[in-house]
Formats: sequence, structure tokens, C-alpha cells
Amino acid sequence: MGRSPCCDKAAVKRGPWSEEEDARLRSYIEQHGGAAGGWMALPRKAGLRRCGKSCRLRWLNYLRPGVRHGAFSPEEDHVICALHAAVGSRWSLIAAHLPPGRTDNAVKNYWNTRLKKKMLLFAGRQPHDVGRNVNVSAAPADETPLAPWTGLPLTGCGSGGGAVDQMRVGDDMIASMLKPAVVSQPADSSFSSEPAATELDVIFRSMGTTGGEHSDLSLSSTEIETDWYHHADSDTVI
DNA sequence: AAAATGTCCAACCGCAAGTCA
DNA sequence: ATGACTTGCGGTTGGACATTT
Repeated sequence: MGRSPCCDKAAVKRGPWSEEEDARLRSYIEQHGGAAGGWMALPRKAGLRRCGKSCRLRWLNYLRPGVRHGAFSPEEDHVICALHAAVGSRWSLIAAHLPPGRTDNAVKNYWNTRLKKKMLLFAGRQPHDVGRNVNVSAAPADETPLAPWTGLPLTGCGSGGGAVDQMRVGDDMIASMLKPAVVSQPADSSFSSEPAATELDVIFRSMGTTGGEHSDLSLSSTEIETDWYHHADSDTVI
């Protein structure tokens, strides 16, 4: 009993999107306020010879208003490194804790192509601190956990999966990890192609010394994105 | 100048979870 | 309760472009 394909592969176009296809997709979604009728029906309604999944991906990762394609800031580097150390490759979760506009795909690409190498380089220098499990039974942070950019409290819980189950962590812990590493960093500070050991050291050291009650992360990107905007009027670096 | 190699990122694939009849 | 269908996610690939030899 096989799995039915999501679309007729022979009938759909694949590969890079043309400007015309982008325009059709954008126009349809703007007209209908979203993928009215679902993504699977969208290609037919919008006159696109594409798979619905492909349309969704194109919209979310590229065409959606607010998507940022520029370089990642040093602060974003810190957040990604710290969260990856804590929760593993849960890219949508990590992206949700970044300022709005970063997609999970972009974060994943950025990690795989750049940050991973930086971390490996760092690991070569700090072999005892990298790759170890997080001690989640350590004492909880005694201050309100805040996201690094806006002061937004990080709350919520849910379920993990895969290897992350071995290392379930809470938002308290993540916030405590991020605060010292990021807030102390000026928004316009320069960032070398390779992070200084001291910067990452802060992250790893804080991982080993703080922790929260056993919990997990479940803030949706929508929820977080909304909150990012709500908090964006104060001390943000967005 | 050309070939080889490396980097980056959009896009595809398959699986799992969620939804609904 | 169940199975079909849809959506979301993470891993991987392929190709364009940049850099090095």
C-alpha cells in the first residue's frame, strides 16, 4: 500500500519559478487573502502548472511580504547558535525566535553553510563544551525569561521529537542562554567571519549553569511574529 | 583564461501531524 | 474510530555564482 503522490509529477512544472509564475501566485493570494480552498487546489485556480506544495513553499519562503533575504546579523547568529545547541535542528522553532522575516528554510541553509562550520571550528578549540547534553535539571533561571531583541517573554510548552527528546529544554533556559550572549552585544557591532571564542563561550557556559523546569517549546511562528511587532517599538534592533 | 573547487540558496522529497468527513 | 487528504517540517539536492589554482 503506497502513498499517493500529492500531484501528477508529469503534469507539473518543476525547478526555478519564473516572474510570471510569481506574479500569478502573488496575485491569487492577495486577491483571496491566502490560499483560499487550500494549497492543493491553488495551482489549478491560479492557473499555475505547479504542485500545491511547491506553491506554498514559494510563497512562504520567497514571495510572502516581510520575508527578509539579507545577511544575518551577529545577534541572529547568536540566537541561532544558542537555540540549535538547545533544541537541535528544529528550524521552524528557531526561526520563530528570530525577528520576523526569517524563514525556517533560510535559517537551515544559513546554519548548514556557515554557522555549522563556525561551530565546528569553535569545537576544535573547546572540545569539552561542545556537543554535550544540556543539564535541564539544573536550577531554573530566577528572572523572567526574555527574548533577546525585544524583552518578549518566552513561554509555552509542547512536545519534542527525535534526538531532541534526549534533551528537552525550556524557554526559561533558552532565554537565559540568549540574554548574556546577545543583549551585551551592540546592535551594530562588527562580526568577524569566525566568531570569537569568547562569544560562543558565553553561550555554552550559560547552557551549563542555568536551566528551567522540564518543558518544551511550542510558540507558533504566528504568535511570536505578532509579539515581535508589538514589542518592536522599544529597545529593538530590528 | 580556463578548469577545478567551494559557497550559497531555492526547491524538491518524504515523513509526520493535523483535519475532516 | 478510521482512513483519506492537507499542511508543516526537516533533510537533501542541484545549479548558479564566486573564488582559487
